[in-house]
Amino acid sequence: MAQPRWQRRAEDRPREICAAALEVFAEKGFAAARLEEIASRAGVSKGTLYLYFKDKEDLFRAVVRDTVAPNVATIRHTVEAVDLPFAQIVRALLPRFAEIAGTVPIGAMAKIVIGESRNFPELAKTYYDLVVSQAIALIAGLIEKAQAKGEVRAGDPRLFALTLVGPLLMGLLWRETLEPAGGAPIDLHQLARQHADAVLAGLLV
Amino acid sequence: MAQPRWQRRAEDRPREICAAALEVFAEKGFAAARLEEIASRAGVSKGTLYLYFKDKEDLFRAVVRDTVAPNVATIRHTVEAVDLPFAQIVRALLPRFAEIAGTVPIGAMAKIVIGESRNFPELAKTYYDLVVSQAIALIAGLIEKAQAKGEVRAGDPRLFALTLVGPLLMGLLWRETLEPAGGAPIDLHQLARQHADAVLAGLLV
Amino acid sequence: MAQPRWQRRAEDRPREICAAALEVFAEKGFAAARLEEIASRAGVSKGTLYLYFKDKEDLFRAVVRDTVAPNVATIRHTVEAVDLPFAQIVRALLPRFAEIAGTVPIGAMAKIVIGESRNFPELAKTYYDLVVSQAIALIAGLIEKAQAKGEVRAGDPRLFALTLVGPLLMGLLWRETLEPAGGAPIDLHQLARQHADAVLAGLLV
Amino acid sequence: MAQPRWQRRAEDRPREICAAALEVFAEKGFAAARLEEIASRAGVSKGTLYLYFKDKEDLFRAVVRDTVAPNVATIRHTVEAVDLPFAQIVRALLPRFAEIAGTVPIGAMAKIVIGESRNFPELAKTYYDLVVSQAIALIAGLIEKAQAKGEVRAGDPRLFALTLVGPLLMGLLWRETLEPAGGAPIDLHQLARQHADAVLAGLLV
DNA sequence: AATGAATGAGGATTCATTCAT
DNA sequence: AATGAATGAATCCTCATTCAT
Repeated sequence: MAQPRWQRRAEDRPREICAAALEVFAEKGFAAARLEEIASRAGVSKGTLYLYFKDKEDLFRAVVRDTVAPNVATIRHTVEAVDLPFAQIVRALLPRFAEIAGTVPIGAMAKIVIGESRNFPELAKTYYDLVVSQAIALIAGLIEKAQAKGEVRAGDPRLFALTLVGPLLMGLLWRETLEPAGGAPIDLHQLARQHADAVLAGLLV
Repeated sequence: MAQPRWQRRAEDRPREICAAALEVFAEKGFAAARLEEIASRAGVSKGTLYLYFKDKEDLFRAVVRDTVAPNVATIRHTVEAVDLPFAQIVRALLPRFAEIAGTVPIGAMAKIVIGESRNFPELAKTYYDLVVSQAIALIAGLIEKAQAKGEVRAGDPRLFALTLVGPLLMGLLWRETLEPAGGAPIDLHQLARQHADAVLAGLLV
Repeated sequence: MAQPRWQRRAEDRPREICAAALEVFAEKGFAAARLEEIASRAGVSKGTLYLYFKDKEDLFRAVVRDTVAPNVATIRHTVEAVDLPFAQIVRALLPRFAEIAGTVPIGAMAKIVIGESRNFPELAKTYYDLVVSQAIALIAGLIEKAQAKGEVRAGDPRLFALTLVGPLLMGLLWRETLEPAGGAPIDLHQLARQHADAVLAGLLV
Repeated sequence: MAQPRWQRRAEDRPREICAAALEVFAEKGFAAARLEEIASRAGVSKGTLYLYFKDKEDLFRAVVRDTVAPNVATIRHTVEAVDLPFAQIVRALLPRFAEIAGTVPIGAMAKIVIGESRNFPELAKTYYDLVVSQAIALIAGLIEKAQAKGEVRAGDPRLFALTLVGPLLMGLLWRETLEPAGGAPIDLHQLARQHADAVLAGLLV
């Protein structure tokens, strides 16, 4: 009659735990996140976490791998599938990024990695390898190709990549960090459009 | 006679402790920074910290106020002193920022604020009020003036401010976060120059 | 058809589990022995242990009863079967003990009982009742009989029992405890022979 | 007016903590000893232990070093100071050992080392180096000298050392382990005397 | 009969904070 | 004013035990 006290759901547990962990890590950072809270949000006990993850750091790694890394692949496919003029790609890419950032806690993860990189260098390394280096390579490659075609001005493609996406990333961090602290909200989509226009054609009239 | 075991140095103590705290906070983040280490770097004992600061958070606030905030004023004075065409200001401003970031741990502080904003909302608020809002207002004001003079294209000045400084800030965070994790080093000065040129005249040829 | 995933082996299970438990207890002691390891060495799952034993202590008790106690009976039969001069019995008994100790983990068990006696007084009691008191009674009885026949000098038979077997037991504990810690190996058989000769005839020339 | 909540007594703390630790280790063994109990018996808080000892194992090492090792030196001095016939030395040495064992928890320490040697090999090594190897060398040396003088029969001196002290050590372990479990008490002094007589002159009439 | 996922109490360790000196 | 010994709450992790399957 009564509900069983718990159920066996080995299939779903890791996913659920990762989801809960992402939430808590995003809210608290790595060091301040308490495993007890992760467990309770995942609807399991503390001990259960250790059935699926060696320790806290291992859990964090899993979150990075399963939550953020896949989105880079998504964008990469979007980009590589088409062969359009550079300007068109950029005008599609930046809003697409704003959109993804709306659904996936990419900003929260970035915040964590930034905040904890010194204390847990391996985390930053994992994140760099799985996410950042991929993303930068993707964008720099795009720019290089456009330079070869004579579309884009000369210059270091990696630095141009920052010119392209830096403002959006800062907007993301703004949203995560400063809005809760009283900063005026930022419309990421508007930022994406306005920045794309400006950076392609120049700020000057 | 023998030296007294310690001396009254109530005047200098806070500054020295703040300097040590900045170092440690910058290296470890807020939560992982140990007061014992701060005390030892400041050449005092743990107990002494509590003579000058109510608690860890209070110490952090003091660091933000005394170390980072003044640099915004520095830039503001630099900018407001001159009345040059927008392009020239930008070409001077961005490298100047890169320069300041080389000597003052502005990146490290940003990292901390980003990393700990949720756990210590007051810190983010302090930082926003004393640093970010000032900086953004400065740059947005600059842009607005230039728009009024017809130098800069139409658009939300606050978003353009991100277009201008976002890449530099990201470069800063890159240096702080990803270089130690194996990311290729970034030359902030080169980034400042290249970005200034590109964003003023446009990426497209 | 396919093999069933597991088979009814209620007959053999307890023995197999005890054997595995003896191994692990002998290696780790009682507190540090993990039921998971016992289960895995016995080729069953953790839960299965609880089908046969109430808890860890109960399992330990079973190990003592089934593994060590029988060996006392073995020796008793050996001894009671014969009616030889005391010296001959001793010269046969001590090497026999050394031999048994080579095949049965009597030293390991002693180590455990010694190490855990305070935490699990019942274990020590069980061990005392089933093993030690029997063994001591056997030897003391032997001595008493020999004293009655005028073969052995006057004195408390129980203390003489220690004189007889104490060195061998210490040799056993040495082998279990100090050899792994770098102590020079001890040849139990040689010890048995040399001790028998010396203790019967006296150390002095 | 009111008692201060605690006092600064850095000089005495380590000694007091070691004494408390010895008690608890002797009662519970290493693994089962709770630091909280050690702290409370020493009249300090858990945290204080860590001011003086790196961790639990370090505390144990200190106990061995400070409590047991010095007693070997004591006996050694007693023995080396005299040049008496072997029989006289033995008749003095064994009761002396029984006496020391009455005041110093040498038996309890032996029990711990025996019980935890596998899980903490370093402890057994420390104990072997500081205590056992010293003691054995002392006794074996004594025997060797007596053999050279023609007082003692031929044979491996190290094994004879066990013949000499093994029964006493077993008596000690008996007292620690089996008496609390219901074993009949053993009079160590009587054992020392009776064993000395028997082993020197032989059990046989 | 057997499994192994899930539990949760228990213990070692850390460190911000207090306070006797 | 300064110290640093002492505190104890907080948290990660382990593992004997339970119980849904």
